[in-house]
Amino acid sequence: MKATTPRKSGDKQAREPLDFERPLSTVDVVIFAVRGSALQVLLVRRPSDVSDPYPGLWALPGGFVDIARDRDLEACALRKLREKTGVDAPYLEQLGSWGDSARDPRGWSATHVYFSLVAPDAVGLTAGGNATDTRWFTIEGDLVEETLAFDHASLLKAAVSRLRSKVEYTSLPAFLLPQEFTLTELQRTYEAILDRTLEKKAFRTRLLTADVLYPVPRRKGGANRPAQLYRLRRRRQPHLFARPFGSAPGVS
Amino acid sequence: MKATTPRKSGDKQAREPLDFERPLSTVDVVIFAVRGSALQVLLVRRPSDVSDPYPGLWALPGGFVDIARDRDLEACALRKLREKTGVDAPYLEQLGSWGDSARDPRGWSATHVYFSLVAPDAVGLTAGGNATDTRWFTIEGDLVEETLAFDHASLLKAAVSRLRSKVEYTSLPAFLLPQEFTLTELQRTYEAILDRTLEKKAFRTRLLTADVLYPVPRRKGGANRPAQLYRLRRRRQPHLFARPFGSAPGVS
DNA sequence: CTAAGTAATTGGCATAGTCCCACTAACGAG
DNA sequence: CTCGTTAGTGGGACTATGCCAATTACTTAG
Repeated sequence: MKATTPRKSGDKQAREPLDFERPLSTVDVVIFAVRGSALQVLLVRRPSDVSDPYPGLWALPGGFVDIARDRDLEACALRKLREKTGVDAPYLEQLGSWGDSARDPRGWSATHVYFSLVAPDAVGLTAGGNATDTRWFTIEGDLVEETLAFDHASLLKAAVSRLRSKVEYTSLPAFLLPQEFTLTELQRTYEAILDRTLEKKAFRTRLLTADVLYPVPRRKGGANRPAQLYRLRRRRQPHLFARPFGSAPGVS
Repeated sequence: MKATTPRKSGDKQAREPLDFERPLSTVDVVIFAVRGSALQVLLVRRPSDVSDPYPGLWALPGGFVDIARDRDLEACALRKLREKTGVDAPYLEQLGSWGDSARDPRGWSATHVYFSLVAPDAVGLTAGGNATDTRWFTIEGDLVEETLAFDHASLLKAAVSRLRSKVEYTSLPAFLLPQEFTLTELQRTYEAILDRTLEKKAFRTRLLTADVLYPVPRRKGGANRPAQLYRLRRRRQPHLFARPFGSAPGVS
């Protein structure tokens, strides 16, 4: 069953490094989107083959590092992201790594976890995965309704926590929207992630004085006053605000 | 030379997971201390044996994950920390992981990087490493004067950057001091890490209203007015301030 | 054509933490 | 006692925010 050759020596001093039995190395990706004012995460169903661990359960998209194909860990994460969503250049950030002897029944394993933000209109759930084994789940609290495979519930929890804390002082939510959006749409996105309301005036002045957006000539019409459309100035990395939302001097 | 059995199949659909050749898995630890108003990092010299990569160069303390001894990644990091410094319960936090095909000449490798803050009085450079192959180096900018092995210069750079950014809005520097310290000593520690001065008044009111410290009866005497000594209230995890230092409304 | 309805956007004021700077307090040395 | 030094406090100016209300720009019902 073992793919590695277990010939670790017990000699502590003159141990040859390559004698160590190697842990399994995987990459998992937590893919977030906001759809209909709800924060959602993309999950895939594990094969029902009983020879696989956690057959039929939902899990984060991921898999083994393929040292022949993946130049580095991030490339591996991007590959898995593209395989599932077809998205090419999303926001992608490393969350951390988790490794221990018990998380995978196949042996000591370490997973490198990334999290990604995608705009809902950019995602086409791809060919390979038919609709029944790849699905969006709404985040409730910091979990989803389903029981997840492996330790993915805690990975998800960590990802939600990191997302929420970064949203407090960055422009991250803009990566969850299409290229052009209104300030109100952006605010609703913040609110969907943070699960609380923000002050309209403070939100607007903050975003507009930070010089992260620029207005486009068109406006978004509807049954009422049309809203100014904006675009992100640099759509690669988020802007860091000097202080988090809702931490005014006037607030104890 | 290979410890793993390279029998990866080229078949993309029915690939057996355990057929993947496994990357090397290591853990590295960036150990920080402030000594004499300078931020320093602990490095070890690699063996001069030419069969090892980067012989004789300085590197971050670290090594292969030992799946027989290490319950999880953090335990592995703690083990390496204890082996080098004798410190038992320091501040330890994961920084992230780096993995690619080129960073280690022995093959595709991934390292899990932790960073740790230790109080200088708690450290005794231990037995195993004699003074010539374990040493503190002063951080200059975000590097040290020496050329480091592997990609450790960029790992160090990332660690310094993370430390600096967290110091802006947490009580982390308190973990670099002995149990009892004065507010001025704490402020000097902040300043040593950030490499800039902070406002005395703002610093004091911030720390004291945050309820992270408590005064101890003794005071620290000297040739001038004695200073109040304080201790950390919870010495396990740092306090998060509502906003970073130096981001007053009165500052554009 | 007008009034009502709705969402976008702006105005105005009190608040409270920071910055800046100066002042007072406590101690040893000479 | 005076001087030098460090600890610690006082007070005013500044400004992003919270809060609330007013104004603007539309569509649609009547």
